[in-house]
Order: sequence, then structure tokens, then C-alpha cells
Amino acid sequence: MGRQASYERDEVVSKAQALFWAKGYRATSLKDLETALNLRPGSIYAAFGSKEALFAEALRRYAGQSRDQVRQSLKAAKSPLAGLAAHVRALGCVRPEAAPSRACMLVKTLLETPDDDPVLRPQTEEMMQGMEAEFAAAFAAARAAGELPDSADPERLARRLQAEIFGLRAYAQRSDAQGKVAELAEDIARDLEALTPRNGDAASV
Amino acid sequence: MGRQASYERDEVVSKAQALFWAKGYRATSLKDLETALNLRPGSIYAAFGSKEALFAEALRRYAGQSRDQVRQSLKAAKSPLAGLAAHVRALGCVRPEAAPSRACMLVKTLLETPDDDPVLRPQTEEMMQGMEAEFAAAFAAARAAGELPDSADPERLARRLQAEIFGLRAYAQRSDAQGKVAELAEDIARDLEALTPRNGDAASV
DNA sequence: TCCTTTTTTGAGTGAATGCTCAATATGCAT
DNA sequence: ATGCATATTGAGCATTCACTCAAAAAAGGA
Repeated sequence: MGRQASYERDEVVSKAQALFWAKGYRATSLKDLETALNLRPGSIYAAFGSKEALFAEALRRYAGQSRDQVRQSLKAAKSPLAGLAAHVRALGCVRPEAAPSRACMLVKTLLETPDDDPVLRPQTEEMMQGMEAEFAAAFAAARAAGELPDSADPERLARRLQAEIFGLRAYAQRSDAQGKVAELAEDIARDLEALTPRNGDAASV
Repeated sequence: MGRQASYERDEVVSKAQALFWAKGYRATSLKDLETALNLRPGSIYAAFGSKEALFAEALRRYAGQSRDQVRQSLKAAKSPLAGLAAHVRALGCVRPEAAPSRACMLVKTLLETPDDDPVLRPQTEEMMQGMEAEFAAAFAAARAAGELPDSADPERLARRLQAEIFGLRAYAQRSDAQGKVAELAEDIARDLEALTPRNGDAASV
């Protein structure tokens, strides 16, 4: 009964995600959204309630996709550490025109959100914790598999990796970073792989 | 001749810097500035021309201070690498209430600026390049002093360090990062120090 | 076909935005 | 003191902001 919506909700959220990711929350106006989503303000508010709620849903979508990408890298790789390294290398190869932004949407949101924001800030930090937990689980698996020494601290390594990825992707936002991002990612990936202790004594390059 | 301004320009820019650093460019309104600077809009526009120009001047001030801090760390340390490590450790110890924001103002600006912004974007990237060059010079000095192998690439190391600092400080913006930031900085600093080749063969911890 | 239910429309809301400018106030040189 | 040059004031400008709501449109069930 009743009229059915003329759009697919997920498609709308996807478009909103792209816009918000590219421009940021504040810089994206409702006019921008109306155009990109091809919806009139009334429809947007009927479906999502507020600009903030639509952003929250878009951000949730983004975080889900990011987490899925990490899991996929891990699944496709021969070992947990190799999977994490592959993930980092993949981030270094994103072509600028392929994504709405080279920077991480979570970081962009974290940095543009007031410390006392009651909605967006907790949500953003929770999603970051989720990603960090994903990394920590991978490091723990690596340790269990003998890829890391028993003394390794998965949570500390996860924190470090997340910070490195934050940095890599913030750096990638520079328009003068074109060729250098892949090198940067390679450096990070190599350091990850170097966490595995050698059989013999150290024999560097 | 003529009336003299009732304020000190540098003091005004300093206050503007604190506000912009904390809230970001877009989120800082002219009302906010009028209050913080204790100036009426006419005075602000007479002195700076536009909100954007005032922000640009505040950002320049910020970048100058950042560069000075690095130089001071380098000068106070026994060696270039030790100086860089000390700088990183200092960043990890910034108390949240001591600064307007835990994140880097340059990164915040980079991430909130449209790719095609004709004013703020080039200025931000140029200042980032300046910092990177500062790091590169330190790494080059380290290599010359035998702290780094001859094969080390100062510019690549500088890029990596800058990305790590970007990441460290973005991570530090999380309100749930309280105690962990110092650990993170310590990890980064140790990796810096580990770039120096040992005399004997490798004998890890 | 008509009725009910839901969606869509888009002009319009009050508030906030960055900014202007004529009027006024103030300091310096004479 | 007087005149000039500059600084300060603050009401108010046009525009944009996120958002609302009554009316119209469209789908399914009877």
C-alpha cells in the first residue's frame, strides 16, 4: 500500500558518500546534495531526517567498505603480515581520479569535527577503533603463525599501522605528491614485512 | 601622521591562529573572530582584507613556528638523527589543553581545502614542502656525519618522516588516544634511531 | 473507479554567512 | 588649537545556509 520511493536508498547514500568524502561535511551544502542525488529537500529530509544523519549513514558505508577491503587483502594473501603489506601497497596505488578523495574520509571527518560534537565525533572514533581492531587481530594472527616474535604487541603495532596509513593518505592529498605516494607506501609495507625475524642472524640488504 | 591602531598586529594574528587552528577555516565565523580578536568587522577588513587573507597570515605564522621548533630540536641535539627523534618525542608529549588542537594545522587545512583552491591550497603545500626540506637537510647532514649509510636517500626519508608525523598528529586528535600517543611517538623515534647501522653485526634487543 | 497511504514537490522560513561603508573618533604635525 | 590622515564603529547589505510544510502526484487495495 502507498506510493513506493522512486530511488534506491543505497544508491542515494553512495552518491552522498562520494560528495561528502570529496568536499567534507561542512563544505557540502544541501544544494550540492539536491543536485547530486537528484532529490528535492523534502525527499531528503523524509528519508534521512537531517544533513548530519545522512552524513552519518554515508560515513558508516565508507567505514564498512574500508573494513571489507582490509579483510579482502588479508584473505587473498599467504600470511597476515603479507596481507597488511598488500593493503598498504594498494593504498599507495589509488589513482587520484578513481576515488572522490585520496585522503581517508574518517580522518577528514575527525579533523573537521569539534572535539565536543555529540554525534559525528563518537561515531568516527568508534569506526577508527574498529579498523584498528581489525589490524590488531591480523597482527595477533601473524604472531600466532610465527610471523612475529612472541614479544610483539599486536595492539601497539595496530596503532602504529593505523597512524602510518593516516599519514600516507593525508600526504597523498597533496597535489604535488603524484609519484611519491607509491614509494611511501612501499617503504611502509617493507617495514611491515621486516617485522618477521630472520632465520639466521640479520643480513641486511 | 594619522591615528595609530589600538592593537598589535602580531597579537591579533596570534589569536586568529589559535582560533583557526582549533576550529578550522570554514567553521570559524567572522563573529567568532570579532569576539576573539575584540575587533569590529571594519577593522578586521581594513587590516587584512578578507577572512581568507587573515587565515593565510595565521597559517604562515603557524608554519614558521613549526619550522623553528624543528630547528631548535636539531640544534639542541647531539646529532641530526637524535634531533629528529627528539622532535618526534616532543610531539608525542603535547598536552591536549596546551595547544588549540593536537592535529597539525597544515594537515587540517590541506584536508578541508578543495583541490582547486587557488590561494590556500598552494600556500599549504608550499609550507609542507618547506618542512619536508627541513627534514631532508637533517637527514643529509646525518648521512654526512656517518649516522646513515651512504645509500640512504634523504628526500625519501624526509617524505616518510613527514607522513609519519602527519599520522601521529591526526591520531592524536582522537579523544580516546590520551596515553597512547606518547607510545606511538616513541615507536617512531626508535625507528628513526634504528636507521644508524651498528658497528658489529645486528644484535637486536 | 475510488480511497488510502505514501512520496514528491518547491516556494518559502528564519538564521547565519562574509563583507561594506558612511559616520565618528582619535592621534600626530604644525 | 587646528587640520589632516588614519582607525574604529556597527547597522545593514546580499547571499547562502539547513530545513519545513501544505499541496499535488502516484502507487496499491477494494
